[in-house]
Amino acid sequence: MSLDIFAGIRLQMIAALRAIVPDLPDDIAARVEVTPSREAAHGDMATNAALLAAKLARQPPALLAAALVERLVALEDVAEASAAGPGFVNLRLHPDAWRAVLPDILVSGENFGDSVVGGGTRVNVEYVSANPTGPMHIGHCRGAVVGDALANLLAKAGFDVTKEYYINDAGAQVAALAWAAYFRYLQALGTKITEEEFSEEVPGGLQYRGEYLVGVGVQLVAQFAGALADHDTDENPIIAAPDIWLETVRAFTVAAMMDGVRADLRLLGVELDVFTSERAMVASGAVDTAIAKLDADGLIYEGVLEPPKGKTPDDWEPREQTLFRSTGFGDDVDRPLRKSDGANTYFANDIAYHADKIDRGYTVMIDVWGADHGGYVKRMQAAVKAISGNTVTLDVVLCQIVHIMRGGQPVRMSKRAGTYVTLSDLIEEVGPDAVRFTMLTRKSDAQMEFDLDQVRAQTRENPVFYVQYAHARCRSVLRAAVESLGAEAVSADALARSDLSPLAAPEELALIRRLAGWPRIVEAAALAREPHRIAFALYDLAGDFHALWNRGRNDATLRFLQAGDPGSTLARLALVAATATVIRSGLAVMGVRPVEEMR
RNA sequence: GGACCCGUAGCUCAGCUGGAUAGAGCGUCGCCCUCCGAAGGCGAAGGCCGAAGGUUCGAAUCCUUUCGGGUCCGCCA
Repeated sequence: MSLDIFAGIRLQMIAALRAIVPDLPDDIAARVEVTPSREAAHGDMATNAALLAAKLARQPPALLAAALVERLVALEDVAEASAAGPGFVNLRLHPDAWRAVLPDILVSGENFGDSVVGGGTRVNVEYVSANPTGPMHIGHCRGAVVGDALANLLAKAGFDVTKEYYINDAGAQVAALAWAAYFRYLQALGTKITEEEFSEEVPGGLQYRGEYLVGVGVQLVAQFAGALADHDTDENPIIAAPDIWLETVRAFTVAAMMDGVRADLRLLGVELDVFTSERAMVASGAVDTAIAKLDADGLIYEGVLEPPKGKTPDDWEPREQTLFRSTGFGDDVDRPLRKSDGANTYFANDIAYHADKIDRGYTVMIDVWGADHGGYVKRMQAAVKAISGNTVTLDVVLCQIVHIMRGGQPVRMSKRAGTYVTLSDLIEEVGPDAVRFTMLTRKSDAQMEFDLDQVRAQTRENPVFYVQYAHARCRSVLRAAVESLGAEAVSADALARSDLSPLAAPEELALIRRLAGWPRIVEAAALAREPHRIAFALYDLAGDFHALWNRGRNDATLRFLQAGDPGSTLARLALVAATATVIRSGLAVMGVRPVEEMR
């Protein structure tokens, strides 16, 4: 737990307020904020305390603010306090109070900004969960990065986080996959059956015609030889009865696809803790158990749904189904749990899956989904409320579509035209760090353009470059310092003990204030489940650092290394080292590796 | 027809869960490198926060209505 200077001042602020308004209720105290000032003219930080308490104290806010000011100026860290506007109190701290942040950063290292707001709450973050029916593509990428960064962020904020992947290996999709792989198997055996002839034998027709299953067919032959096929009179391999091969091929192919998914995730630097198989869960009877539990609570009934208004499917027929009373928990209509053939719907399985996560002890669940699942949020939240008796919350983070741009033109996602961009293609082109950083430069629920040209640009408009460049500059200065002063003198511990009073330039203090705000940002981003804020915070931090660096270009006395002035030099090195530390701390959350130098 | 997301500078986007005069990058315009830290730097212009109501000390932020764009809507996952 590192020092959060804003939180510290806030506590003193509340104490001062209580001294003035003794019967201040806790819920009002909880709303007191101490926030960094946007305008330098307003000091370092401001509070809304007087505005909040004014009504209760039966005093005009401005008067209350004036009373607060009197008490606040007495505080050790406060250099100046003033009432302003409708009842704000602005504070300016002693530079020493700000400078004290630097040793804390240097001693804490990348752990600076760690928080305890999570309180060890067990959180399950489920993300990626791509169907194991082919290689990962751009659509999966954003969810993977957002989920992974969110999980890291929550861990940093003091939650006990599990990263989980739900393998959808139970439905019709994987059966279709098995048929497609089986065709490649027959081809590997040398069958004369054409794709079209084969497709006519497949229930629903042949899907997944991509070449990526060719290798699976070969592997099937290597393992099973001709045992999964029949042969006609010409010894030509033909389709055998599905009960001979379907289950075997399905399991084999899903395993192969998951190997591919894991490889892609490894390329992206995503490592999940738990992989849960839908099929295994269904086999365990968990779905029946979950439905029985809802039934016991009177939440299941047989009924007929109205057709959707304005968009009635052609083949609509009123049909009695097994329904879950999700409208009792905030959903718009009740939702079916069984298909007409008696099998469970995907939703039924998903209820059981979330019930399983609840049983495993998670009190907060976060699902990261694609925007196309937006219509699914309410029913799942309803189900979680129902089955947990309102004790567990489900937050859903939706990731909107990513449009890939090249040369100012959208790259069309078409398998047929060969412009289908797989995840591994993308990583090969721009590297995992740029992919991860860029995916976090937008709010996840806003659409995003991923500009391949910009991501590789070595300019300020590319945040990846701009932040990495700031870190590299820091490291470059520190390397030079080691050469002239020796590694011992430039170690984090030594810098933490140095006299920091030479840090007095406005740009230097601005940078320190920026660094001091890092713990607040981590907490707020974690509570809002918005990892993109980390990317923006690092961009702002890098901007402040580059500004300071640029001052040194015009004014040599502001350069970090001052020959003949070891006092200033060490103080500035402490600032540089602290900056690099916070950048690394943020990049670690994003899963991006810091670079030591730009090449 | 309904649900959810988005709408902020010419463009791409932030806006710290309701705070003060709404920010950044790109683009535009004007300055600044013979060298010592320029894969750039400084400054300016640019806004009815889609629109209209409401809630209150205070709204880009919350509520209602409305207009645009996106996603989705029983037996896909």
